[in-house]
Amino acid sequence: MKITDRKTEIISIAAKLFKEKGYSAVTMRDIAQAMDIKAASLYNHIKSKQEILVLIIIEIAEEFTTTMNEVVNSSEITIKKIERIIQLHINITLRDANALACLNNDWMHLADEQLTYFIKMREDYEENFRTIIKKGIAEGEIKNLNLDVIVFSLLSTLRTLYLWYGKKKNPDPAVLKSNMIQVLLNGIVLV
Amino acid sequence: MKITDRKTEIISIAAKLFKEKGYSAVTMRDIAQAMDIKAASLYNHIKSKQEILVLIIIEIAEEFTTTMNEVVNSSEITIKKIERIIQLHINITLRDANALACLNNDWMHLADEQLTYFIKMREDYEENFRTIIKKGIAEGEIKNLNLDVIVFSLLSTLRTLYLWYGKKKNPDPAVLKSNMIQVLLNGIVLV
DNA sequence: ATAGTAAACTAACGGTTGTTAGTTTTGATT
DNA sequence: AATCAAAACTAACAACCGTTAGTTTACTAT
Repeated sequence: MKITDRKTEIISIAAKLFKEKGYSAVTMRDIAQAMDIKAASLYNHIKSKQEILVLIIIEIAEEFTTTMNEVVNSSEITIKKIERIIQLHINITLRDANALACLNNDWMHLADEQLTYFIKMREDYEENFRTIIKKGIAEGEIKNLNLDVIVFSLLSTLRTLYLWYGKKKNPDPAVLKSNMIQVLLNGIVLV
Repeated sequence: MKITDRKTEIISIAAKLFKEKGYSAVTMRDIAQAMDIKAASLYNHIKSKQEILVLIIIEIAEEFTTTMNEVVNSSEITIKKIERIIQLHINITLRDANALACLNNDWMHLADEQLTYFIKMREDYEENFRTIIKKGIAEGEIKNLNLDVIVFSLLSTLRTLYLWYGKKKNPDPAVLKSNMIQVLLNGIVLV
Protein backbone atom coordinates (compact mmCIF):
# COMPACT_ATOMS: atom_id res chain seq x y z
CA MET A 1 0.00 0.00 0.00
CA LYS A 2 1.54 3.28 -1.16
CA ILE A 3 1.57 6.35 1.04
CA THR A 4 -0.55 8.27 -1.44
CA ASP A 5 -2.19 6.08 -3.99
CA ARG A 6 -3.70 7.28 -7.23
CA LYS A 7 -7.19 7.56 -5.77
CA THR A 8 -6.01 10.00 -3.13
CA GLU A 9 -4.36 12.06 -5.84
CA ILE A 10 -7.58 12.24 -7.81
CA ILE A 11 -9.54 13.40 -4.80
CA SER A 12 -6.97 16.01 -3.95
CA ILE A 13 -6.81 17.44 -7.46
CA ALA A 14 -10.58 17.31 -7.84
CA ALA A 15 -11.01 19.25 -4.61
CA LYS A 16 -8.73 21.95 -5.89
CA LEU A 17 -10.67 22.25 -9.15
CA PHE A 18 -14.02 22.14 -7.34
CA LYS A 19 -12.90 25.02 -5.18
CA GLU A 20 -12.09 27.14 -8.21
CA LYS A 21 -15.18 26.52 -10.35
CA GLY A 22 -17.61 24.43 -8.34
CA TYR A 23 -18.55 20.76 -8.70
CA SER A 24 -20.90 21.15 -11.65
CA ALA A 25 -18.54 23.24 -13.75
CA VAL A 26 -15.66 20.78 -13.41
CA THR A 27 -15.74 17.87 -15.86
CA MET A 28 -14.11 14.49 -15.59
CA ARG A 29 -11.98 15.55 -18.53
CA ASP A 30 -10.81 18.59 -16.53
CA ILE A 31 -9.74 16.38 -13.65
CA ALA A 32 -8.05 13.93 -15.99
CA GLN A 33 -6.17 16.67 -17.80
CA ALA A 34 -4.89 18.05 -14.50
CA MET A 35 -3.43 14.60 -13.86
CA ASP A 36 -2.10 14.21 -17.41
CA ILE A 37 -4.25 11.19 -18.19
CA LYS A 38 -7.48 10.57 -20.08
CA ALA A 39 -10.90 10.82 -18.45
CA ALA A 40 -11.67 7.13 -18.89
CA SER A 41 -8.56 6.22 -16.91
CA LEU A 42 -10.02 7.83 -13.81
CA TYR A 43 -12.54 5.02 -13.62
CA ASN A 44 -9.80 2.52 -12.82
CA HIS A 45 -9.66 4.23 -9.42
CA ILE A 46 -13.03 5.78 -8.69
CA LYS A 47 -16.58 4.66 -9.24
CA SER A 48 -18.13 7.93 -10.35
CA LYS A 49 -17.87 11.71 -10.16
CA GLN A 50 -20.35 11.56 -7.29
CA GLU A 51 -18.03 9.31 -5.31
CA ILE A 52 -15.27 11.90 -5.52
CA LEU A 53 -17.59 14.51 -4.05
CA VAL A 54 -18.67 12.20 -1.27
CA LEU A 55 -15.12 11.30 -0.33
CA ILE A 56 -14.10 14.95 -0.23
CA ILE A 57 -16.99 16.16 1.88
CA ILE A 58 -18.09 13.43 4.25
CA GLU A 59 -14.74 12.75 5.92
CA ILE A 60 -14.28 16.37 6.91
CA ALA A 61 -17.88 16.74 7.97
CA GLU A 62 -17.42 13.79 10.29
CA GLU A 63 -14.27 15.31 11.71
CA PHE A 64 -16.18 18.46 12.61
CA THR A 65 -18.94 16.39 14.12
CA THR A 66 -16.60 14.28 16.23
CA THR A 67 -14.72 17.19 17.73
CA MET A 68 -17.87 19.22 18.31
CA ASN A 69 -19.43 16.35 20.23
CA GLU A 70 -16.30 16.10 22.31
CA VAL A 71 -16.34 19.82 23.07
CA VAL A 72 -20.03 20.11 23.85
CA ASN A 73 -19.80 17.24 26.32
CA SER A 74 -16.71 18.52 28.06
CA SER A 75 -16.79 20.31 31.40
CA GLU A 76 -14.70 23.28 30.35
CA ILE A 77 -15.89 26.85 30.68
CA THR A 78 -17.73 28.30 27.68
CA ILE A 79 -14.90 30.51 26.51
CA LYS A 80 -12.54 27.56 26.48
CA LYS A 81 -15.06 25.59 24.42
CA ILE A 82 -15.35 28.37 21.87
CA GLU A 83 -11.59 28.59 21.68
CA ARG A 84 -11.38 24.91 20.91
CA ILE A 85 -13.92 25.28 18.11
CA ILE A 86 -12.01 28.19 16.65
CA GLN A 87 -8.89 26.04 16.79
CA LEU A 88 -10.73 23.19 15.07
CA HIS A 89 -11.73 25.38 12.14
CA ILE A 90 -8.26 26.86 11.82
CA ASN A 91 -6.64 23.42 11.88
CA ILE A 92 -8.83 21.94 9.18
CA THR A 93 -8.56 25.07 7.07
CA LEU A 94 -4.77 24.91 7.22
CA ARG A 95 -4.68 21.22 6.43
CA ASP A 96 -7.28 21.05 3.67
CA ALA A 97 -8.67 24.36 2.49
CA ASN A 98 -9.80 22.94 -0.85
CA ALA A 99 -11.96 20.25 0.67
CA LEU A 100 -13.44 22.79 3.04
CA ALA A 101 -14.38 25.09 0.19
CA CYS A 102 -15.98 22.12 -1.51
CA LEU A 103 -17.93 21.23 1.60
CA ASN A 104 -19.22 24.78 1.89
CA ASN A 105 -20.17 25.31 -1.74
CA ASP A 106 -21.01 21.93 -3.21
CA TRP A 107 -22.69 19.95 -0.45
CA MET A 108 -26.05 20.35 -2.19
CA HIS A 109 -24.79 18.18 -5.04
CA LEU A 110 -24.54 15.20 -2.76
CA ALA A 111 -27.33 12.70 -3.38
CA ASP A 112 -29.74 10.55 -1.45
CA GLU A 113 -28.45 9.14 1.84
CA GLN A 114 -25.22 11.12 1.71
CA LEU A 115 -27.14 14.37 1.33
CA THR A 116 -29.43 13.53 4.21
CA TYR A 117 -26.49 12.44 6.31
CA PHE A 118 -24.60 15.66 5.64
CA ILE A 119 -27.56 17.91 6.40
CA LYS A 120 -28.12 16.06 9.65
CA MET A 121 -24.51 16.57 10.68
CA ARG A 122 -24.64 20.24 9.82
CA GLU A 123 -27.85 20.81 11.74
CA ASP A 124 -26.47 18.98 14.75
CA TYR A 125 -23.29 21.01 14.58
CA GLU A 126 -25.21 24.27 14.65
CA GLU A 127 -27.49 23.05 17.41
CA ASN A 128 -24.49 22.07 19.54
CA PHE A 129 -22.99 25.47 18.96
CA ARG A 130 -26.23 27.07 20.11
CA THR A 131 -26.24 24.90 23.20
CA ILE A 132 -22.75 26.00 24.12
CA ILE A 133 -23.53 29.69 23.72
CA LYS A 134 -26.87 29.37 25.53
CA LYS A 135 -25.15 27.79 28.50
CA GLY A 136 -22.53 30.51 28.41
CA ILE A 137 -25.23 33.16 28.61
CA ALA A 138 -27.03 31.37 31.42
CA GLU A 139 -23.86 31.14 33.44
CA GLY A 140 -22.94 34.78 32.89
CA GLU A 141 -19.93 34.20 30.70
CA ILE A 142 -21.48 35.47 27.50
CA LYS A 143 -23.45 38.68 26.95
CA ASN A 144 -27.18 38.24 26.74
CA LEU A 145 -27.48 39.16 23.07
CA ASN A 146 -29.59 37.54 20.38
CA LEU A 147 -28.52 33.89 20.30
CA ASP A 148 -28.90 33.48 16.55
CA VAL A 149 -26.82 36.55 15.80
CA ILE A 150 -24.00 35.35 18.04
CA VAL A 151 -23.91 31.85 16.59
CA PHE A 152 -24.23 33.04 13.03
CA SER A 153 -21.51 35.66 13.34
CA LEU A 154 -18.99 33.23 14.78
CA LEU A 155 -19.87 30.40 12.45
CA SER A 156 -19.90 32.40 9.25
CA THR A 157 -16.44 33.73 9.97
CA LEU A 158 -15.05 30.33 10.86
CA ARG A 159 -16.68 28.58 7.92
CA THR A 160 -15.23 30.94 5.33
CA LEU A 161 -11.72 31.07 6.71
CA TYR A 162 -10.61 29.13 3.64
CA LEU A 163 -11.44 32.16 1.48
CA TRP A 164 -8.93 34.21 3.33
CA TYR A 165 -6.21 31.64 3.39
CA GLY A 166 -3.92 31.47 0.41
CA LYS A 167 -4.55 35.12 -0.30
CA LYS A 168 -2.38 36.32 2.52
CA LYS A 169 1.09 35.12 3.25
CA ASN A 170 0.54 32.36 5.75
CA PRO A 171 0.40 33.98 9.13
CA ASP A 172 1.64 32.02 12.10
CA PRO A 173 -1.34 29.81 13.04
CA ALA A 174 -0.86 30.62 16.71
CA VAL A 175 -0.95 34.34 15.98
CA LEU A 176 -3.99 33.89 13.79
CA LYS A 177 -5.75 31.99 16.52
CA SER A 178 -5.13 34.53 19.25
CA ASN A 179 -6.16 37.43 17.02
CA MET A 180 -9.25 35.54 15.97
CA ILE A 181 -10.23 34.91 19.56
CA GLN A 182 -9.66 38.54 20.42
CA VAL A 183 -11.76 39.84 17.54
CA LEU A 184 -14.59 37.32 17.78
CA LEU A 185 -14.92 37.23 21.55
CA ASN A 186 -13.88 40.66 22.79
CA GLY A 187 -14.83 42.81 19.83
CA ILE A 188 -12.84 45.43 18.03
CA VAL A 189 -13.98 48.65 19.66
CA LEU A 190 -11.89 50.35 22.32
CA VAL A 191 -13.85 51.25 25.41
CA MET B 1 -43.59 49.67 -20.15
CA LYS B 2 -44.88 47.22 -17.60
CA ILE B 3 -43.91 47.42 -13.94
CA THR B 4 -42.23 44.04 -14.05
CA ASP B 5 -41.64 42.82 -17.54
CA ARG B 6 -40.85 39.25 -18.51
CA LYS B 7 -37.11 39.85 -18.51
CA THR B 8 -37.17 40.91 -14.87
CA GLU B 9 -39.14 37.78 -14.05
CA ILE B 10 -36.55 35.59 -15.72
CA ILE B 11 -33.72 37.22 -13.81
CA SER B 12 -35.56 36.88 -10.55
CA ILE B 13 -36.40 33.22 -11.03
CA ALA B 14 -32.92 32.45 -12.32
CA ALA B 15 -31.37 34.04 -9.25
CA LYS B 16 -33.48 31.85 -7.03
CA LEU B 17 -32.42 28.70 -8.89
CA PHE B 18 -28.77 29.79 -9.01
CA LYS B 19 -28.87 30.23 -5.24
CA GLU B 20 -30.09 26.67 -4.74
CA LYS B 21 -27.80 24.79 -7.13
CA GLY B 22 -25.27 27.23 -8.52
CA TYR B 23 -25.03 28.75 -11.99
CA SER B 24 -23.48 25.75 -13.74
CA ALA B 25 -25.95 23.22 -12.39
CA VAL B 26 -29.00 25.21 -13.52
CA THR B 27 -29.97 24.70 -17.15
CA MET B 28 -31.97 26.99 -19.39
CA ARG B 29 -34.59 24.26 -19.40
CA ASP B 30 -34.74 24.47 -15.58
CA ILE B 31 -35.35 28.21 -15.72
CA ALA B 32 -37.95 27.79 -18.44
CA GLN B 33 -39.79 25.07 -16.55
CA ALA B 34 -39.94 27.27 -13.45
CA MET B 35 -41.72 29.86 -15.62
CA ASP B 36 -43.94 27.29 -17.32
CA ILE B 37 -42.55 27.93 -20.77
CA LYS B 38 -40.07 26.24 -23.09
CA ALA B 39 -36.36 26.98 -22.98
CA ALA B 40 -36.29 28.48 -26.47
CA SER B 41 -38.88 31.06 -25.44
CA LEU B 42 -36.45 32.57 -22.97
CA TYR B 43 -34.44 33.90 -25.89
CA ASN B 44 -37.22 36.28 -26.85
CA HIS B 45 -36.23 38.21 -23.72
CA ILE B 46 -32.59 37.55 -22.98
CA LYS B 47 -29.50 37.19 -25.12
CA SER B 48 -27.81 34.31 -23.35
CA LYS B 49 -27.43 32.48 -20.05
CA GLN B 50 -24.35 34.59 -19.44
CA GLU B 51 -26.39 37.77 -19.73
CA ILE B 52 -28.68 36.61 -16.95
CA LEU B 53 -25.68 36.11 -14.67
CA VAL B 54 -24.28 39.51 -15.52
CA LEU B 55 -27.57 41.28 -14.86
CA ILE B 56 -27.95 39.55 -11.51
CA ILE B 57 -24.46 40.26 -10.25
CA ILE B 58 -23.21 43.55 -11.66
CA GLU B 59 -26.05 45.76 -10.54
CA ILE B 60 -25.69 44.71 -6.92
CA ALA B 61 -21.92 44.90 -7.05
CA GLU B 62 -22.21 48.48 -8.25
CA GLU B 63 -24.59 49.30 -5.46
CA PHE B 64 -22.07 48.07 -2.90
CA THR B 65 -19.34 50.06 -4.62
CA THR B 66 -21.33 53.27 -4.72
CA THR B 67 -22.30 53.22 -1.08
CA MET B 68 -18.84 52.17 0.06
CA ASN B 69 -17.28 55.07 -1.82
CA GLU B 70 -19.74 57.40 -0.16
CA VAL B 71 -18.95 56.03 3.29
CA VAL B 72 -15.18 56.00 2.93
CA ASN B 73 -15.16 59.62 1.81
CA SER B 74 -17.47 60.84 4.55
CA SER B 75 -16.25 62.64 7.65
CA GLU B 76 -18.06 60.47 10.16
CA ILE B 77 -16.29 58.67 12.97
CA THR B 78 -15.13 55.14 12.23
CA ILE B 79 -17.79 53.39 14.25
CA LYS B 80 -20.49 55.28 12.42
CA LYS B 81 -18.94 54.27 9.11
CA ILE B 82 -18.92 50.60 10.09
CA GLU B 83 -22.52 50.87 11.19
CA ARG B 84 -23.47 52.24 7.78
CA ILE B 85 -21.73 49.35 6.06
CA ILE B 86 -23.51 46.85 8.28
CA GLN B 87 -26.76 48.59 7.39
CA LEU B 88 -25.89 48.40 3.70
CA HIS B 89 -25.39 44.65 3.81
CA ILE B 90 -28.56 44.10 5.81
CA ASN B 91 -30.61 46.21 3.41
CA ILE B 92 -29.45 44.45 0.28
CA THR B 93 -29.79 41.04 1.93
CA LEU B 94 -33.38 41.82 2.87
CA ARG B 95 -34.23 43.12 -0.56
CA ASP B 96 -32.50 40.54 -2.74
CA ALA B 97 -30.98 37.58 -0.92
CA ASN B 98 -31.00 35.39 -4.03
CA ALA B 99 -28.94 37.78 -6.11
CA LEU B 100 -26.54 38.18 -3.23
CA ALA B 101 -26.04 34.44 -2.97
CA CYS B 102 -25.40 34.37 -6.69
CA LEU B 103 -22.87 37.17 -6.44
CA ASN B 104 -21.03 35.33 -3.69
CA ASN B 105 -20.98 31.89 -5.25
CA ASP B 106 -21.08 32.34 -9.01
CA TRP B 107 -19.05 35.45 -9.76
CA MET B 108 -16.24 33.31 -11.17
CA HIS B 109 -18.52 32.28 -14.03
CA LEU B 110 -18.62 35.81 -15.32
CA ALA B 111 -16.51 36.23 -18.46
CA ASP B 112 -14.01 38.63 -19.94
CA GLU B 113 -14.61 42.32 -19.17
CA GLN B 114 -17.42 41.62 -16.72
CA LEU B 115 -15.20 39.29 -14.73
CA THR B 116 -12.37 41.81 -14.63
CA TYR B 117 -14.80 44.57 -13.73
CA PHE B 118 -16.29 42.57 -10.87
CA ILE B 119 -12.94 41.56 -9.40
CA LYS B 120 -11.81 45.17 -9.51
CA MET B 121 -14.92 46.28 -7.61
CA ARG B 122 -14.47 43.56 -5.03
CA GLU B 123 -10.82 44.41 -4.47
CA ASP B 124 -11.61 48.09 -4.15
CA TYR B 125 -14.38 47.33 -1.70
CA GLU B 126 -12.04 45.37 0.53
CA GLU B 127 -9.34 47.99 0.24
CA ASN B 128 -11.77 50.72 1.27
CA PHE B 129 -12.85 48.62 4.21
CA ARG B 130 -9.21 48.24 5.24
CA THR B 131 -8.71 51.98 4.95
CA ILE B 132 -11.63 52.66 7.24
CA ILE B 133 -10.43 50.25 9.90
CA LYS B 134 -6.83 51.42 9.63
CA LYS B 135 -7.89 54.98 10.22
CA GLY B 136 -10.02 53.85 13.13
CA ILE B 137 -7.00 52.21 14.72
CA ALA B 138 -4.80 55.24 14.10
CA GLU B 139 -7.33 57.51 15.75
CA GLY B 140 -7.79 55.24 18.76
CA GLU B 141 -11.34 54.16 18.02
CA ILE B 142 -10.51 50.59 17.10
CA LYS B 143 -8.31 48.12 18.98
CA ASN B 144 -4.87 47.64 17.50
CA LEU B 145 -5.41 44.04 16.39
CA ASN B 146 -4.36 42.37 13.15
CA LEU B 147 -5.96 44.42 10.40
CA ASP B 148 -6.64 41.45 8.13
CA VAL B 149 -8.36 39.50 10.87
CA ILE B 150 -10.64 42.41 11.70
CA VAL B 151 -11.63 43.10 8.11
CA PHE B 152 -12.08 39.45 7.29
CA SER B 153 -14.22 38.72 10.35
CA LEU B 154 -16.59 41.58 9.69
CA LEU B 155 -16.79 41.03 5.96
CA SER B 156 -17.30 37.28 6.07
CA THR B 157 -20.22 37.67 8.43
CA LEU B 158 -21.82 40.45 6.42
CA ARG B 159 -21.30 38.69 3.10
CA THR B 160 -23.00 35.49 4.18
CA LEU B 161 -25.97 37.09 5.89
CA TYR B 162 -28.13 35.73 3.10
CA LEU B 163 -27.46 32.20 4.32
CA TRP B 164 -29.06 32.98 7.61
CA TYR B 165 -32.02 34.85 6.22
CA GLY B 166 -35.02 32.80 5.21
CA LYS B 167 -34.10 30.15 7.73
CA LYS B 168 -35.23 32.17 10.70
CA LYS B 169 -38.51 33.96 11.01
CA ASN B 170 -37.72 37.43 9.78
CA PRO B 171 -36.47 39.37 12.76
CA ASP B 172 -37.12 43.08 12.88
CA PRO B 173 -34.36 44.58 10.70
CA ALA B 174 -33.71 47.27 13.29
CA VAL B 175 -33.27 44.66 16.00
CA LEU B 176 -31.03 42.61 13.76
CA LYS B 177 -28.91 45.64 13.02
CA SER B 178 -28.41 46.64 16.64
CA ASN B 179 -27.58 43.09 17.68
CA MET B 180 -25.20 42.77 14.78
CA ILE B 181 -23.40 45.94 15.75
CA GLN B 182 -23.17 44.79 19.35
CA VAL B 183 -21.74 41.40 18.44
CA LEU B 184 -19.36 42.54 15.72
CA LEU B 185 -18.06 45.67 17.40
CA ASN B 186 -18.20 45.03 21.12
CA GLY B 187 -17.77 41.26 21.20
CA ILE B 188 -19.76 38.67 23.05
CA VAL B 189 -17.76 38.14 26.23
CA LEU B 190 -18.82 39.73 29.49
CA VAL B 191 -15.98 41.52 31.22
C1' DA C 1 -62.34 43.12 -38.92
C1' DT C 2 -57.35 43.81 -39.99
C1' DA C 3 -52.69 44.40 -39.25
C1' DG C 4 -48.85 44.18 -36.53
C1' DT C 5 -46.10 42.80 -32.84
C1' DA C 6 -44.72 40.39 -28.63
C1' DA C 7 -44.07 36.04 -27.00
C1' DA C 8 -44.97 31.57 -27.11
C1' DC C 9 -44.15 27.17 -29.74
C1' DT C 10 -41.67 22.83 -32.38
C1' DA C 11 -37.66 20.95 -34.17
C1' DA C 12 -33.19 20.53 -34.46
C1' DC C 13 -28.07 21.73 -34.47
C1' DG C 14 -23.31 20.89 -32.93
C1' DG C 15 -20.86 20.29 -28.91
C1' DT C 16 -20.16 18.43 -24.25
C1' DT C 17 -21.25 15.40 -20.47
C1' DG C 18 -20.47 11.11 -17.48
C1' DT C 19 -19.59 6.65 -18.33
C1' DT C 20 -18.65 1.86 -20.48
C1' DA C 21 -16.28 -1.70 -23.23
C1' DG C 22 -12.44 -3.56 -24.89
C1' DT C 23 -7.40 -3.16 -25.65
C1' DT C 24 -2.61 -1.97 -24.83
C1' DT C 25 1.10 -0.51 -21.94
C1' DT C 26 3.73 -0.47 -17.75
C1' DG C 27 6.27 -2.37 -14.06
C1' DA C 28 7.05 -5.48 -10.47
C1' DT C 29 7.42 -10.62 -9.10
C1' DT C 30 8.54 -15.07 -10.12
C1' DA D 1 12.29 -14.44 -19.75
C1' DA D 2 7.55 -15.22 -18.53
C1' DT D 3 3.57 -13.86 -15.88
C1' DC D 4 0.16 -11.03 -14.12
C1' DA D 5 -2.19 -7.21 -12.30
C1' DA D 6 -2.50 -2.27 -12.19
C1' DA D 7 -3.32 1.51 -14.84
C1' DA D 8 -3.11 3.65 -18.87
C1' DC D 9 -5.24 3.93 -23.61
C1' DT D 10 -8.91 4.42 -27.88
C1' DA D 11 -13.48 4.58 -29.27
C1' DA D 12 -17.86 5.23 -28.58
C1' DC D 13 -22.54 5.61 -26.29
C1' DA D 14 -26.82 7.97 -24.93
C1' DA D 15 -28.22 11.92 -22.67
C1' DC D 16 -28.06 16.61 -22.09
C1' DC D 17 -26.32 21.35 -22.95
C1' DG D 18 -26.97 26.31 -24.85
C1' DT D 19 -28.70 28.15 -28.72
C1' DT D 20 -30.88 29.05 -33.50
C1' DA D 21 -34.39 28.96 -37.16
C1' DG D 22 -38.74 29.07 -38.52
C1' DT D 23 -43.67 28.93 -37.23
C1' DT D 24 -47.87 29.69 -34.61
C1' DT D 25 -50.53 31.94 -31.09
C1' DA D 26 -52.29 35.87 -28.33
C1' DC D 27 -53.11 40.48 -27.72
C1' DT D 28 -53.24 45.42 -28.88
C1' DA D 29 -54.00 49.32 -31.84
C1' DT D 30 -55.95 50.88 -35.83
